[in-house]
Amino acid sequence: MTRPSDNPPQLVGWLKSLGMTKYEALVYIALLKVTSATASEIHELSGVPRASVYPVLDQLRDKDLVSVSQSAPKRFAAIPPADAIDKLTARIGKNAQQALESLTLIHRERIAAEEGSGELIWNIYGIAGIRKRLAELITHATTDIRIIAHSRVFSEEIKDLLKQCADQVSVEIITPSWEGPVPATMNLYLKKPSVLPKELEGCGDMLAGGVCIIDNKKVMVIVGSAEEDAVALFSESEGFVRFFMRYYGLIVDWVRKA
Amino acid sequence: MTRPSDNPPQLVGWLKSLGMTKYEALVYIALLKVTSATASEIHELSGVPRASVYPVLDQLRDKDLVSVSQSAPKRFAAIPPADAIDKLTARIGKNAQQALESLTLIHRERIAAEEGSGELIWNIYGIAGIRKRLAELITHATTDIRIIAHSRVFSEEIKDLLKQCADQVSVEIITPSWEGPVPATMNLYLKKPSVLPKELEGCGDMLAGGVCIIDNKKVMVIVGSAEEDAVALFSESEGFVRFFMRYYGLIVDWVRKA
DNA sequence: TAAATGTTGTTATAGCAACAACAACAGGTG
DNA sequence: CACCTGTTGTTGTTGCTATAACAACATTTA
Repeated sequence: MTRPSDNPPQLVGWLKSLGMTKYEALVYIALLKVTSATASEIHELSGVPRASVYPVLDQLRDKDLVSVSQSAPKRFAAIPPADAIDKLTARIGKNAQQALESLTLIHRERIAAEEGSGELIWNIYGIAGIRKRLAELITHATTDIRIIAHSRVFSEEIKDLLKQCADQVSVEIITPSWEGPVPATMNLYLKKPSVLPKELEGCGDMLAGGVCIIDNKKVMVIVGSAEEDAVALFSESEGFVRFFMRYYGLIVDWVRKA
Repeated sequence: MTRPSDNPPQLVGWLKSLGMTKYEALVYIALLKVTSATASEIHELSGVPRASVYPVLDQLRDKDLVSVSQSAPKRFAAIPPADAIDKLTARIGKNAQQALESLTLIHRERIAAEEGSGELIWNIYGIAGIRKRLAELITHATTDIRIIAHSRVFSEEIKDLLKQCADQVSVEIITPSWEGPVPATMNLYLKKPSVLPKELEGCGDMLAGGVCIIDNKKVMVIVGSAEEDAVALFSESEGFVRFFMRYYGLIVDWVRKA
């Protein structure tokens, strides 16, 4: 009739992350394939050991995911998937909300007792994390954004964000190449790193990664160039920011002259 | 400084249902209490064994819930709770959506191959489950709702639902007592079960539970009267429905005469 | 009727994987 | 050396997974 193995292999995993056990998932899936079934039928349909079917059905009934008939032998039926997922996510969502309340309470308590922002330098691993953080930075920028970076850094999402905020904040970008439209309000300089002059030697390698300065307050430096092991540093530390603003100044001066 | 035990005892449980382990939760909570911390500080702050702190921090970093400083020794900081909960729920929500798609696919395949609705009688255990199912039934009613039931069954939620749909569908209710306002469009009969006439003897006990008929198609019978072990039967089976519509008719005839 | 057979639902228990907790050790620093 | 960091490996515990065995009951067969 219905082959038990023609469902996505990850499906059980998905359901597990929603709070079900492997057996609960298998039994529920099996019950969806029929109008109703006895424990033994469920055992055959799901592959779950017959003896394990009973406690699992109890658990599913506790979660209101199956209903039980009055007949003997008992017959079981699954509630529609939409309802089931709703019930599961509702429970998790409730937990999430309560957790959020408690956590923000703890967090606020600390934030209140805090004077200046940290003097630390943070790591961001991987190009994905870098892009994500960069997106956050761009979103929260208030006065100006200045970026020197390899084109690889500019994902579609980041280009979109830059376009959106180019009206409100000053945007200046130096990169080897740029695909797609460029807003008029955005200052874009295209420069190959290979044509850097002698006096800036050593800085060239860095163009493979990049520097991003936000509001003259926050700096993100991309130091790993290869796609696989890209690493970025981020800091709001005064000295750190001052150094890279100086570095940025060097580059941008030369770019403007050329 | 901050006592580690002044957070809700269920908080760890909530976070666990969001896919974190106990240690991950403890470490994250601890990190919220400070700007940043070394592994040893986290160990003291969270109570997690020092050696376990390192792998746990790795996991948290994989989930983008903490950032790592470049300094030696490394320092760790938590991302804001709102962001963290967002990330966790987003991942689960994605799984939920994918699971839903797969499950509905399986379900539809079965529904399509199915002729009539089931001829089975289903159990609902406990007053809470009964009320929930009753609420669903009322919500999906299209033409009429008829209920004989003890007042205990009518929770505030159910009264609200009845009020809301009293305009679109015919609503008729027989119950010993009713608190709160009664919509004009709703037919409400107040009858004590004790004054039932001789010819309906034996039906009296049932008033302690109740009968609910929806659209002349679905019937729910509440057979256990006590709060603790209330049990309801539900069926769309033709014979079952016919029997209880007849039973309902007996009662309602007598009620109208009185 | 009595014995044999099969099914349902329950209980006990062994196996297993992930997590939790601890001990030990190399490297670095004052 | 004494101390701290970061890593590794071992052990204990827990909860899910899996199998076996059993009592209760109905059905079949001699």
